[in-house]
Amino acid sequence: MDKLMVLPERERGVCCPPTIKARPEKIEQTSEILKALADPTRLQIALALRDAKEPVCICDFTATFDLSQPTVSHHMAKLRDAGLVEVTKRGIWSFYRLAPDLPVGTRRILDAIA
Amino acid sequence: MDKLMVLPERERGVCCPPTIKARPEKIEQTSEILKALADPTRLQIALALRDAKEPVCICDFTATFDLSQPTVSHHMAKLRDAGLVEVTKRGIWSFYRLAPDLPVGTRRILDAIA
DNA sequence: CAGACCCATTGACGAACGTCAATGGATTCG
DNA sequence: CGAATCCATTGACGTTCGTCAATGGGTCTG
Repeated sequence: MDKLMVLPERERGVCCPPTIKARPEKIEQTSEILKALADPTRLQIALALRDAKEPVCICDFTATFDLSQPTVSHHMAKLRDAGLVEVTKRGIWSFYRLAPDLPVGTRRILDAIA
Repeated sequence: MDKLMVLPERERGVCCPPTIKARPEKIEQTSEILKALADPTRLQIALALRDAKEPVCICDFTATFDLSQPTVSHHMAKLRDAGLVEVTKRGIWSFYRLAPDLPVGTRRILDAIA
């Protein structure tokens, strides 16, 4: 069964603009986060980092996905620019992890993803 | 202060592909949801519908955003194609609401957004 | 130093995106 | 019927995206 649906009565030529609650700046920022996650490769990377106990090496992701190394690097840069991810270099390797100071809202979105 | 970060010890030429837990099909599907929400206009529409008690008329959104009517219609089609939104027509108007049978995962993502 | 390894950046290309103007269908009102 | 309203679709245009090949810098090993 479906929930009872009540269609509002309307008058021709009269519209009722809904009140937008969120600040435009907040909307823009949230949309940036979603955009960063809205790619299958980046989504898998983000989820892998979310569930990882240690920072993960780029070379591991390069080995995982059927993508060239520059492409993986490119995706990492996107996640970095969105503030989702941080990098620490040691020797040859670059280790990535979720940004430890992730905003609460961002963290909630990440945790909501299966 | 920052959480103690332990970088793994690594051996040159040996990579450790992380195990990807989610099924590829699930990843693709989630990424489609995120893609549908990853636009400021569509994000505002989705949030407005999430918080609305009644289905909302397209003309109300057209009045709200500084966008042409076809553009709003186009965004609605994207939300429809993603399965996020349903439409009911009465007379002149098209009323949109969140899909009542929204998958749990999708619902969780929506609820996670401020 | 020379070579191997890891990674970021650049440039290029096709695909997808966001937007609008124009059009047309559907419905209602006079 | 004729005009007005609401909406979806189409076509077009510039922008952004995802990808790769090529390049270069940095670091370790022999």
